[in-house]
Amino acid sequence: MAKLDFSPIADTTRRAEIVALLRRAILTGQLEPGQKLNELRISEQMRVSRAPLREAMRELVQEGILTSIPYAGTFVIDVTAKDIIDAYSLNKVLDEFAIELAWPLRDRRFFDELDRRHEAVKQATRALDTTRQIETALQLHGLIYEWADNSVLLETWQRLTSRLQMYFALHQRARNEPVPAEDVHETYVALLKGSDMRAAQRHAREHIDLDFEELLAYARGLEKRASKN
Amino acid sequence: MAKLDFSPIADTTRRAEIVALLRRAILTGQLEPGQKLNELRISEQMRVSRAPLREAMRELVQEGILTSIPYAGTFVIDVTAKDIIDAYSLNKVLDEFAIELAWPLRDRRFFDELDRRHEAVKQATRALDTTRQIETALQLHGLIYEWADNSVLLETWQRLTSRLQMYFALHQRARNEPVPAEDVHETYVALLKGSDMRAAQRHAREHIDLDFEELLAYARGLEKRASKN
DNA sequence: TCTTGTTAGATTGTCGACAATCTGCTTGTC
DNA sequence: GACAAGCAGATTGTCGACAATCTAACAAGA
Repeated sequence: MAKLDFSPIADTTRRAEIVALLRRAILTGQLEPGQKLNELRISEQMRVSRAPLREAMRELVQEGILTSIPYAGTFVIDVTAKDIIDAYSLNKVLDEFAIELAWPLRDRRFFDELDRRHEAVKQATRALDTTRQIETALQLHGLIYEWADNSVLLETWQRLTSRLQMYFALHQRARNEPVPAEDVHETYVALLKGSDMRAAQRHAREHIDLDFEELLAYARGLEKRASKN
Repeated sequence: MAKLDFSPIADTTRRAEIVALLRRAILTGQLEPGQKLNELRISEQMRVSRAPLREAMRELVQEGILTSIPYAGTFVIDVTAKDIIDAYSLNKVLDEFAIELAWPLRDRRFFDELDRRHEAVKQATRALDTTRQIETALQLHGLIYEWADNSVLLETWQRLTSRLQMYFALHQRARNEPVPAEDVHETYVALLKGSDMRAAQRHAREHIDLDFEELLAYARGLEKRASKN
């Protein structure tokens, strides 16, 4: 018999689909920070009852991108400069740890996947698809976490990555200028293929710091805006 | 007018209470790993409809202590030796980071709170209340996270701490012997009050490693058991 | 004018019933 | 006896309606 590994079939609950839809809307910035989610309106738009919608919203609250106040409503989280600083400083620490764990586990498949994801970023960049560019860049970055073979670490990274994606999307959306065309990931990929772990860890930090400055400036601007209902 | 700062009033939704009840049942080991949660039975026992119960379960799934399979059921997570290793190795990294962040922020209130929580552990130990001992020890440990002033880090720790509490509870429950009476936290507290940050970080690691060995042995035993429905 | 009480409307929280799906048993066929 | 089809019971997923709560506007009184 031919060796075939089937991927698990799709979650066929409404709830799961709603989660995916809402998450996407939030992470791409279609739903703005602080915005209230009206259950009735959303459930009507999605042609779904409120029960699965509410369960989906519960998940996203725990995921950290929604926040809920009993009897008042559920809102997209607000983004402050401090949130971004916090997320990034933690990200640095986790990155260092992930590289350390993944380093001895790198193999052929790792390098192939690294190239594949790198290629995806470049393609999105060429296509000027900023949303997809952010998505693919984070997926490239997440490979070391998937390879680190530490389920709790991976879970933590996935939570963190949600926020990072949201921050980047907001940032991109704010500045209405084309995306930088050069490839900022070239060095990162090269270092992960190399033999100097310390160098890779160091670069991961600095590489992150690059976009961080821009993002932070944007966040400081946000700070001024009043919260909307 | 006298200066009074009121604490926020309690969440009065059934959902929040259910979450608290279920979480407690899981973290104290009343609900065993792998056990299935029957919605109808639980909702009848709690005198509550399934809607808020299901929403509560969604939260705990995202919190990482329940796992859900569509149309099959929701189960308490299984505990494997690897899970415990993963959680602990990440905990070490986070501890080091938290101490680094909290270190310059230590003040009078920090030291007072440190003593208070330390006292709570000692009291629970004297009372031979193992559940409370675990709880208070983790709260003592969590102080550096609360003081680190990094919301994402704190959130991450709280997620991690859920699992740790569960692991410890299972461990305690398995070995039916009295709790060690000596105070293993004395040195930790002293170092956090001192002036050598590196020493504090080092001890945090080793202190953790202490119970870790026991816990791990227990987990390896668990590994053999088949999953129950 | 400021504060307090009231009320109507909108929104969230909860409930009981129904639909979709799974599991294990039974039955029939070879 | 082995195996597939189909049925019955139990359980999860979803729905529509009702109850509890909040918000904002308005009225009454000091």
